[in-house]
Amino acid sequence: MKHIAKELDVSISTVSKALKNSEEISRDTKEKVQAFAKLYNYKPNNIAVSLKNKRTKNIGVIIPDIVHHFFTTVIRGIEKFANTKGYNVIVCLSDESFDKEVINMEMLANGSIDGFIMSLSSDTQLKNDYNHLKEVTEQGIPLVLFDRITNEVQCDKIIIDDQLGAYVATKKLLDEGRKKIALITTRDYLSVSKARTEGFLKAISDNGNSGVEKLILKMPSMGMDESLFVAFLDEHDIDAVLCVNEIFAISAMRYLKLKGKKIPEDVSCIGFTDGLLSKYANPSLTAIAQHGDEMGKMAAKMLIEKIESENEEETYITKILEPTLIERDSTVK
Amino acid sequence: MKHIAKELDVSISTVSKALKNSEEISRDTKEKVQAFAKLYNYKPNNIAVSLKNKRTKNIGVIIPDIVHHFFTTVIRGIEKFANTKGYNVIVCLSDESFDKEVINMEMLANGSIDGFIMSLSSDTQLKNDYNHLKEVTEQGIPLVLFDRITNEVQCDKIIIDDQLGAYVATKKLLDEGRKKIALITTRDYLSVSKARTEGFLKAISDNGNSGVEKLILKMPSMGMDESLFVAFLDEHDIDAVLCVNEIFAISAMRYLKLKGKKIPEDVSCIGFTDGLLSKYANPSLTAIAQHGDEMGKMAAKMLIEKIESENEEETYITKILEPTLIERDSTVK
DNA sequence: TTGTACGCGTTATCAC
DNA sequence: GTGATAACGCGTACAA
Repeated sequence: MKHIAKELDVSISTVSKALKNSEEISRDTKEKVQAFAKLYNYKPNNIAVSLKNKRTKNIGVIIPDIVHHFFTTVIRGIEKFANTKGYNVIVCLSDESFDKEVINMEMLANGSIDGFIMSLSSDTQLKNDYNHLKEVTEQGIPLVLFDRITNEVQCDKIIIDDQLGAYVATKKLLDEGRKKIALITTRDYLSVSKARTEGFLKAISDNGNSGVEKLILKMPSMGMDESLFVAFLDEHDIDAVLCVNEIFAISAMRYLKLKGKKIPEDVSCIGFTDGLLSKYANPSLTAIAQHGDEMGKMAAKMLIEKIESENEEETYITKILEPTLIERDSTVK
Repeated sequence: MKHIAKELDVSISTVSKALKNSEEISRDTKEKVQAFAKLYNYKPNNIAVSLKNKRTKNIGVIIPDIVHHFFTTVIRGIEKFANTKGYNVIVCLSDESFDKEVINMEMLANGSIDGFIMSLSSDTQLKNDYNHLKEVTEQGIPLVLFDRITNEVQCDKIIIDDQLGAYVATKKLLDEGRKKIALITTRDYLSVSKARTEGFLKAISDNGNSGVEKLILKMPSMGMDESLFVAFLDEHDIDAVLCVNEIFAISAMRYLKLKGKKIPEDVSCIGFTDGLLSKYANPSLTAIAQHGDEMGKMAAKMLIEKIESENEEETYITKILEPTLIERDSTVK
């Protein structure tokens, strides 16, 4: 701008106004300025604009892990919606670590972004320490939590109804007449695992006293521990299994097949997170879809509305999306 | 800073210096200022600092698709390395579209980032139009291209040796004594598909005139077109197949099994991109690992070195990583 | 040892 | 219709 002002022998502010098509500038000057701007391929400096308006048009997204189909679809949803509103997405990974989550938040909170969308790391949920989130909200930075959330922090939230998802899946297994149903989950500190376990238990108890046996295996983490798995499946002669993620489900199916079980004839399988693995498994896996795209889009929508709303009303909502059962070949039609 | 200067009745610059532990400030003042800074939880505003230093400490990453294991591992590699150097990662998705790629680049090029890491969209490679990249490099913004690259632009690049990968995989199939080997790929406008096809052909021709039949199916896109697939596999009675991605490989295995073929006894299968699908497929898929993590890390390293190097030497390098054949159960040991 | 003044690139306000 | 000035938050050369 400085350059083109000198070139045309006008003031910088005239240039600024001309570029914004201000009414107060003569058509003649405007045309000249705009021509030069095109010539020099002028683009306003985002940083300077941000400093002025105190708006960065950036959204900070912090997730535990990006090599994970669900989070990936959420990011895509966020990105898609944010872009239509002129926002960029800054992605940081906590890598399931509390410390990294804190560092990343502080890094971004110092003016780099207008708001946060995040899903808690397992480490954070285990520690149960949310001071970094509270600080951010107290600074007035809008925050939307998705999927792995906490009640300790006052902010907008969006989840799928994990309990309902597990309920629907378990009900499907019960309706098939299954009698020895296993749930393979993680320890309860993960909010989603807890809700899914509740849904599982509720479905069975709602089913009345029909002699259904319920077996629960709680894995220490989202990763696979083959030996625990094998021991559990060897000990119990199940006829159905619900897993809280795809990897567990695929692994269970593989080991069951190895033991000579037929799927879905002998054992019926359902997994959470309807990702690529479910679709391309053999047999393809009946799954609870978590609608990551939709969740990301909604989260971005909620956040941007908060960012752009003038009033400081402190009303927070928690949006609950309905999961969907996608029936494939690992259950009986 | 303004606030705490007023509070302590000193000037803003005194505060600034005290916070940076400048020698010229008395210990007394420094302690007072630093105490207040901690109290108010002061953090310098990134935007203002960026404007001053002309350094944002942000890296812009533009990829065609985030719901894709390979890109996801690359991002993880970039993020990991960038964070250790104090950089944030801004992720934008081109969604395989030329227009989105251009829009995103322009958006970020106006001061939001210090450099780009990107992989070309298929649309861009098809159009063969790289003016947006050239403009950016001419502006002096460092650029690192990975995986899907072009020779039209002068910049640092990093790829795996796709030709070698295909060569090694094909050789493995030849060593098993396979005689009717198929390659399932996409059309040649994707730089990687082209290189892989070359490697495939080279391996077979290097093998001498041993009566090996080579069949090539070129799919119109990365997505699945079931009918083309089925027609091809019905027409040719192959005994080995190399696919340029996991989805093709999994789908091929599924259909071959449906036709009563045994894998790997009757047909041997290898796929590119060693992702989750390969690991958890049934049988597990022998794959060419592309080392996305390593590629991301190297790309970030190259970019940050360019960003932080004072001299404007115009030397660009192309780094070529070696792919690795991961043997699993879809080939004969 | 501390404070003043200026600049980073932009825009809004107000004076001319 | 145009231009000067201040301000966003920070760093720093220079003056006091």
